[in-house]
Amino acid sequence: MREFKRKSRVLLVDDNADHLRGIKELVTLEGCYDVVGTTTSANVAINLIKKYRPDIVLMDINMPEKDGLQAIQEIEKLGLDTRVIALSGYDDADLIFRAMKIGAKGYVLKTMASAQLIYAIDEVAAGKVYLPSALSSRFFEYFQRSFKNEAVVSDEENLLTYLTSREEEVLELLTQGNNYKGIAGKLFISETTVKTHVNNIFQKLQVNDRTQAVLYAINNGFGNRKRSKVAV
Amino acid sequence: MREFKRKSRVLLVDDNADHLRGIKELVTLEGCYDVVGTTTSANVAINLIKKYRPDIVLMDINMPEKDGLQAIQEIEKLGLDTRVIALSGYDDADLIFRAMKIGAKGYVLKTMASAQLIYAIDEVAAGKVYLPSALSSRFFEYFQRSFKNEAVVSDEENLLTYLTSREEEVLELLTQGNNYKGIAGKLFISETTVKTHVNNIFQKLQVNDRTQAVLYAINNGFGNRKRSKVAV
DNA sequence: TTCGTTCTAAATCTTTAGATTGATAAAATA
DNA sequence: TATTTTATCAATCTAAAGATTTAGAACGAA
Repeated sequence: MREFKRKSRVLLVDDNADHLRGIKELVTLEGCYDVVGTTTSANVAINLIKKYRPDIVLMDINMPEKDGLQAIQEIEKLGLDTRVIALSGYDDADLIFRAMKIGAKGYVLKTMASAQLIYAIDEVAAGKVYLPSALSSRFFEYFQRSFKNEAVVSDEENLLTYLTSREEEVLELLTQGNNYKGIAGKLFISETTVKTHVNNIFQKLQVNDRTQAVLYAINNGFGNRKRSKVAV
Repeated sequence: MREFKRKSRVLLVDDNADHLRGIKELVTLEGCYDVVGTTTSANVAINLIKKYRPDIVLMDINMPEKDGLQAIQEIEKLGLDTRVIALSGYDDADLIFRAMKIGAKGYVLKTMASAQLIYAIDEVAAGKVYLPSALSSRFFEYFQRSFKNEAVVSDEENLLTYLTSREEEVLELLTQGNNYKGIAGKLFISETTVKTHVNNIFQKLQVNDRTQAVLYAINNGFGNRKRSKVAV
């Protein structure tokens, strides 16, 4: 499949010049890539990217001077079609998670076989996001751990379950920043009725004012359950 | 490697009885699994899990009566060592994301080759989290998209950047549900000073009351930036 | 020194929020 | 049928929130 496509244009970034040469040799030998540049500096890399618009950037993220993750973030902000693969010496779950979060399209360890790197480039060049199976597993462990606290909260202890549907409507509007008058207008009921509902909500959620009610709602999976938390 | 380990005990759940038989045959023929039970009902499945404590559960998540995702969530809440693999007919990114979020250790399409399913069981039984490469790619696209809005928000448009450090302290206490008196006590300043700060915060955030201020803070990356949003 | 910012504070005032009590009617449930 | 829950509304009252103005002290920058 690969031989039918135009050559992917690749930029290599690694603060270790020796390693940089090694990668260049490896990628060049493969034959189906144009290495448009190599650099040991993240800052230079960003300028090169603006100039040459490579398809793929292999970015070492364990660099002393400038953080590779930060560089990736800046590249993503440019809004180009350039896709970045993070190169790292560590399979640390937190590093992997952060890299993928900020938009890296792949994450490959330096210790992995060169065939693995080439495969990653191919996959990412084809528009996919690629994580080797071993790293993918680490990522998901981290990912699931970050949701576990939330799951505990959403137990039967959730006071929101005691609210009537009307009270939920009122709380929904409260969490949008409405005052009594606003809620009354939107629900076509009187302001005093709204006050009654709000007071009942306070009782059920065991809070003293609307701010606390809104905070409780947000922290306990209110808001169409469309919003969740991930520790980052 | 597989032949050195004890047989993994597997429970199969699928509302389609025919498909259930097919999977059972497939898994049984493999020889290194004990199928401890099969059922077409998610509710029955949960009871079976409590009784037999299987190592692996293959759970169809596209069932009419009870939602498979909900079943997985309930299983996770049991806190057992049972690891659930989601079986689905759809490679919908949202479905994959939700399944992994609630704790599924794998996600396999029914249309995939049987070898793929066996491989997934092996990986998950070995303690890993496994997503086939194609689904992993979809997951990450969804995952990264969910973080993109956040990145846009955290630009220079964030009104929070205009707050002084003292105002940030006050806002922080506001987002914890404190009233004027509480904030005054905690910052060792008078209540009127707090009011001044709060009023200045309102001006800068362009809101009218504390609830709106708190909502703005939460939705724009306040709170040590330890909390992020993922659309689920 | 002068200027701007920030933090502090008070006084005054209006508006909103919240507590409490009591009441009616429909709807669900026992 | 009797009872409970829910939704609606009113009146009253206190407490809290918020708007506005004014101003002193500290600090750093021009």
